[in-house]
Amino acid sequence: MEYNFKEIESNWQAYWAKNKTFAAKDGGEKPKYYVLDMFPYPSGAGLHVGHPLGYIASDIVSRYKRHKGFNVLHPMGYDSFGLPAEQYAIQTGQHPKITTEQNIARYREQLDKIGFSFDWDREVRTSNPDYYKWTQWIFIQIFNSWFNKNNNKAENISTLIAEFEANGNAKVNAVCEETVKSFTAAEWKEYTEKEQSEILMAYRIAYLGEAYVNWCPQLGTVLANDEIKDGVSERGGYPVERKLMKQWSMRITAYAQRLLDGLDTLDWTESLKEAQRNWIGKSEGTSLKFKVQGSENSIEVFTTRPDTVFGVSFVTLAPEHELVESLTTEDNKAAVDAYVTQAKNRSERERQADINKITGVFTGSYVEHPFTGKQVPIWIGDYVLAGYGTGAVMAVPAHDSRDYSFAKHFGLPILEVVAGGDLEKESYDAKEGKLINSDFLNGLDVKDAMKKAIAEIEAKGLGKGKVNFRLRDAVFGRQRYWGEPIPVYYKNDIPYALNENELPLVLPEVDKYLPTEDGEPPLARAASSWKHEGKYDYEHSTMPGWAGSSWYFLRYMDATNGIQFASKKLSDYWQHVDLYIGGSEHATGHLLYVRFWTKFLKDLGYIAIDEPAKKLINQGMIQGRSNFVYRVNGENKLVSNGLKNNYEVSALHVDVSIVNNDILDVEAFKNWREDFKNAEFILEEGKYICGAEVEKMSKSKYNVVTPDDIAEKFGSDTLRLYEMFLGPLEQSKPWNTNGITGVHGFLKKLWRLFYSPLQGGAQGGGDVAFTVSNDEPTKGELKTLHKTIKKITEDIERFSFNTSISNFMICVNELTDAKCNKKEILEPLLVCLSPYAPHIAEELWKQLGHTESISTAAFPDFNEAFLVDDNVNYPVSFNGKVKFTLDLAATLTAPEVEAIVRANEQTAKYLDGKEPKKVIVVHKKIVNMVV
RNA sequence: GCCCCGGUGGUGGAAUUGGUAGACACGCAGGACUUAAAAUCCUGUGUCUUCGCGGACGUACGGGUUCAAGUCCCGUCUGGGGUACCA
Repeated sequence: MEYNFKEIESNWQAYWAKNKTFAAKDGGEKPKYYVLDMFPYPSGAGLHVGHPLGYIASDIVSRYKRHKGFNVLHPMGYDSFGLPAEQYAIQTGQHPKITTEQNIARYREQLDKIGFSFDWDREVRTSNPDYYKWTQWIFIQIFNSWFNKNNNKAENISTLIAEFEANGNAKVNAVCEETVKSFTAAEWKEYTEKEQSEILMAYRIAYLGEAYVNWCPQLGTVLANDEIKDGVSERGGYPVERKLMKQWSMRITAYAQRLLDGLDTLDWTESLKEAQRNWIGKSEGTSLKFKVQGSENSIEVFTTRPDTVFGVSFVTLAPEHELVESLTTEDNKAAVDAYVTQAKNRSERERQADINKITGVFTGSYVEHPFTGKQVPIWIGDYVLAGYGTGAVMAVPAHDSRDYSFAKHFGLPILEVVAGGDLEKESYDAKEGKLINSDFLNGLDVKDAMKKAIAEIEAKGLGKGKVNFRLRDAVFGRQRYWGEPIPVYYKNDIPYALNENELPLVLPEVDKYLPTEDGEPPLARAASSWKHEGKYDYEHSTMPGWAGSSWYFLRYMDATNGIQFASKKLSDYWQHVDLYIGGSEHATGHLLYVRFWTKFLKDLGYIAIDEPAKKLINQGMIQGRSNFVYRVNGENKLVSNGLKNNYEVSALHVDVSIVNNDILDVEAFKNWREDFKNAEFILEEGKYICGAEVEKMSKSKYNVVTPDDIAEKFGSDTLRLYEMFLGPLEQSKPWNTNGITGVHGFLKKLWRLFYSPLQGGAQGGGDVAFTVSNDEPTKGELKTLHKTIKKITEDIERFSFNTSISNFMICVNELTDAKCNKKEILEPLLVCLSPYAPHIAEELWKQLGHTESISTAAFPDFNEAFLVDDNVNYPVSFNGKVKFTLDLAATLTAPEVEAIVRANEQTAKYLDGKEPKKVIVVHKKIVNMVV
């Protein structure tokens, strides 16, 4: 019987589905193990070969852990709210729900074909009301919470209100807006409901606040920082501008320190943890007030270098700084106004592009130096960001490169206060050296000077030691249709959260998926009946893409619970994710938000864990190989790659499916692009050769390769093995199918161990019966098996899947050479292989006479005894260069080995009569002679 | 600029703690079987040198530590990713 993968694979996939082979049990004797993949956004292009890479790896671990006796939770779902379906809806009018459902159906079909061991009874879809009901519920909990700095935890807002009623806010130590005024209990009680609501809003962790946001006019929505790349939107690549808007936001900054500290407890890659640390961006320093001359005002700055305070030669404000207007003198008004207007109109992108362009303007005003009393000019410069620190800096050009450029450009003084640099050439930013020209700091090291400066600043009441984070609060509202409605309504202009029993607030139908004429989000188009209690407007913004994905790992634990997001009993049982696999592009987005929500839910006692995933692996990206044709500019002429330098050309992506080995199928191309039907093709050697480049796989680059063709041609087991065999999981690599025959051949070879009458010496192929013998295995066969068991176990434990496949190949090669068809060897081998190639393993397992799925079998234990060699092959080297090897008994001691080597005749040859200076014998490893 | 991760045959990659560099696979060359093809099997395959035995060189480059370095240290070049006037 031939290896008929098609039949085998579809049979077993049907068997698993029917028998719910991989359903996780919510409890029991076995230890739990939770393996999670980052769930996909179901895009219209379907799964490409990059998607399964991580899923295959996690599936191998899941299946392996089941063999090892774990109760494995391995679920899958869809992050099904998002922009593409909505953009498609805008273009075609098709409801995003329909698009999404179609895409999910396609994904599911593709996933099923690969034979994953998901527990599909736990599937989640973030766009389903029975799921987003709980996303909304969590939002309400966050809305109803404040962050108490005393215990560093979120608490229900009721404890804050109780404190206000008892003592006002004097003793409250909370993360809140800096603008909050102080009030007494009596005053609190006098406030109107609206005033109270506004005060509470300044404390809520989910709050409606006015802030500069990233506005993307083309998408008609605001975006979070992590949704912007290089100053343009990540989706679509549209320009983004800064805009002051009232927006729902999340006070993730309250958790900055805990998010930072938690990283130390996680088994994530260092680069990922670094990315999060940088994103959180903790910097320690001090605030410091500079009194404005001739005014009651003072400018507060934040600095990490209080030691350089005597080197201040000017103060720079961000163009948006609130004091700009009042500080500007009559003489400078025109220049300042012009500068501020210009700075405001400059988009983020321009600001970044002109990063080296130094611009600024003098206000005409001065501050007094807090220690010397000298007058220091106040400048405005857009290198100072309004959103960071206080929006003002004390400029120390001698020891800060940005201040240095600014000072050089405008001819401002550069005062050296730390010895060691060459200020003619550049600023001296290093935190090393002795202080000079600095009064009471003179002679101190930078480190000591910092301490003393802070002490002095605090003593004089000028400021205090302070920690700043780069992390900004996360904007939570999106002016889009296809997202979770924010469960809030407005009554007399006051926002109220819905009651829990009113959830879900279902996404209403709209006539169009565009903003209204007056710029309101699409939800404003909902029927006039879509109002709370029939009269109050609901919030028209929806939640961002990251809302649903910030807690989905919890829903899998209790996916069908109708009364809670997940019962405490089950979240206590499943705890955190033991292995999380996904792309590194989520380093500063999803992975930060999911940690944030996890910590929040823990604070309120809904779950017991502080971190969602202990171990995380980033699978590398599988890149596509794009092909290009070259069009001669201004002509309907396409020139082959080798001749393109003779023309002025522009490159156009061409669908890789009509290109073979970089040779274009010209007829297919003409059909593919109607506009080139009559184009002239300039060929080389009768062929049109395309250019090629490795790029990210994407629909727009026409370089997407789906797993379907591979599965069709070679089977899913081959696809699974091949994706793993390509290289280390974490490494990015371009897709190619060059080696696929190798792994396919391996499976066929394995098959032949069971189906070939090896002893008979018949030709391969043909109709061969299943022949497995019950003979005693030889020592060599046992060694092969146990060596493989050992290596595979080690490989899986360290997620080195490519090497385990090599090890399987070695094993099957050795068994083939030994003509081994013994059950005692092949049976355990199948169990080892089944996580990797489950279909063929199940089939052969059944042929061996088993009636239950191989997934119920225990992983074989390896026996060290079979691995022990009688002999050790000692390489003998001279000055580190191996010259020959000696097979010696393993029982020999190091001195005995040395004696034998010294006496060896080959040794004599290499020593050439000389006495070795030194002989090193590493027991059971190597012998080295120094001559 | 700063941070992180890499650089090994024609190709993908292996070498887990410093101990025989190139496992496994692809590709290529030659051969067997076949009318032929597919499939399968066998042999060879880092570079240079030699008829051959063998010898020399070899893990981006230059140094160093060590009996021994792909692996550790210093410097340089280079590719990829992240991030950026963050005071």
